[in-house]
Amino acid sequence: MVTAATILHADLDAFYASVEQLLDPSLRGKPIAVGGGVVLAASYEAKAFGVRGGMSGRQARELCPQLMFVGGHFKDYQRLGDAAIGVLGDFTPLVERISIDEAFADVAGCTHLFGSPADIAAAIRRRVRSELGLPISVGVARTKHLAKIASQVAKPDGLVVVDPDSELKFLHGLPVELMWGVGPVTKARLAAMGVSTIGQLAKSPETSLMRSLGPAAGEKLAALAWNRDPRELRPHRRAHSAGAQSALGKRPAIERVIRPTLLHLADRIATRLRRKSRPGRTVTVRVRFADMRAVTRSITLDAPVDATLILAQRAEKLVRAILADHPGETVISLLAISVSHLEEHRDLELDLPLGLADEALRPGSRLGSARWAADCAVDKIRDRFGWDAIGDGSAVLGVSRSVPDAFRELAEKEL
DNA sequence: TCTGGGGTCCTAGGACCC
DNA sequence: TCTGGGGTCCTAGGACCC
Repeated sequence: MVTAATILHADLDAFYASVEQLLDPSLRGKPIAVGGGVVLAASYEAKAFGVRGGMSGRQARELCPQLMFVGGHFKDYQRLGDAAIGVLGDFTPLVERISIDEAFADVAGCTHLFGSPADIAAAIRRRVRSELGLPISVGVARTKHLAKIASQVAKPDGLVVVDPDSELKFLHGLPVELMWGVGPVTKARLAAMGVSTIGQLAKSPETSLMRSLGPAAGEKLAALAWNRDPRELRPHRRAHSAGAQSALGKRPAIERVIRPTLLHLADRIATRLRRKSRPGRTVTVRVRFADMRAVTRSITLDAPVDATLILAQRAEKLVRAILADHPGETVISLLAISVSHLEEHRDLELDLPLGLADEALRPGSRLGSARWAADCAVDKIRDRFGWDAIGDGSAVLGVSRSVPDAFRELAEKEL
C-alpha cells in the first residue's frame, strides 16, 4: 500500500506582474516588467519574448521593445501574498511558506472535511482567483520534490496531480533542470555526461554522478531521480541568518565609499535583529571586485551583537582585512554583511521599555550598553515617524539604492 | 552592456579537545 | 618522541533557491 498524495505546492504565477495587471486593467494581456534598472518580475506576455527576472532593464527592452516598465506596489505585493498563503491556512495549519508567493501544505489531516487533495487544490485555486483576482498554480503529490515539480509543470494557472502509481513515469520524462538543486552549473556537468532528462539521470551509474558532482550532491540527485525525497514539511522555520547587500556599480575602495555603505547595511540588519530579539555571533562580509570575483571573510564573536555601530565596526574591520590582502584591487562593485549564529531568545533584561534607556546610558550601567540604548531610541522614533526620520544619514549621503528598500523587505525571511 | 537582493545548504581544511 | 582517531567549532568558498 502506498502513501497518498497529500502534499500541495502552491505558487502564484508571475506574482508581482500579476498584481500590477490586477491593479491596472489596462496592463492586462500586455508584456510588462516590474522594476527599472533590473527586472524584478515579468508578465507571461513578456516572458514570451525571453524577458526574465534578474535581467537588466536594457537587455529586457532589447528583447521586447514594447515592454512596459511599471512601478512596484510593494504594500500590495505583501498584502496579496499573505492573503493567498492565508487561503492555504484555511484548510490546514501545516503550511510551510517558502517565499512571498509560494508555500507547501500537507492536507492529510483535513481530507475528511474538505475532500480529496485534488479537490482542496482546486478549491484553493478558485478562491485565490475569485477573492484576490490572482492566478495560482498548484502541484499535488506524495513528496515535496514531486509537488514542487508538478506546480512548475502546471504553470501558468494550472493544477497537476501526480498519482502515486505513476510517479516515475511523470518524473523521468522531464528535463533535469526542473529538479530541486539543479542549477546552471549542475545542468552543464550533467550535459557533459550526456544526461538531460531525469530518466537519464536515474539510469546513470551513481559512481559517475558522484565523480562529476561530488559524493553528497551525486547521491542526493540520484535519490531524487528515483523519487526518494527525505524532506519533511516544516511549518514554522525561523531564519538562521540575516543580511543585506548593496551593489555599487564601480566605486573606488576607499573609506568615503565603504564606511557609509557598511553603516547603512549594518543599520538595516541590526534593526531587524533587535526587533525580533535575535542578536547573532558570526559576522560575515563580502566584497565583490570590479571583475565580479567575490571574497568573503567572517569572524565569530564571544558575545552576540545587534547594535548598529558595533556591527558596522566589525564589518569594516573585516572589509579592511580583505582589501589589505588584495592590494591590486582598487575598485569594488558590491558590499554585503550577514549575521548568523542567531540566538533563539534575547536576555530578558534587554527587552526593557525605553524608560530604562537612561539607566543604560550611564557609564558602568548594569545594562552595560549605551549603544543599545541609543539604537533603541532610534527604533522607537522610526516606529512612529518612519525609517528616514533618523538614523545613519544614508538618504542624505546618497548611499546607492539601486533597489528600493520596500522591495528588499519583501524578500526578508521571518527572523 | 555588464549582471539586484535575501536567504539555505554543502564542502573542505584546520584548530582544538579528549 | 611519535602515532591515531573522533567530535566540534570556525572559516572560506560555491551552488542554488526565490
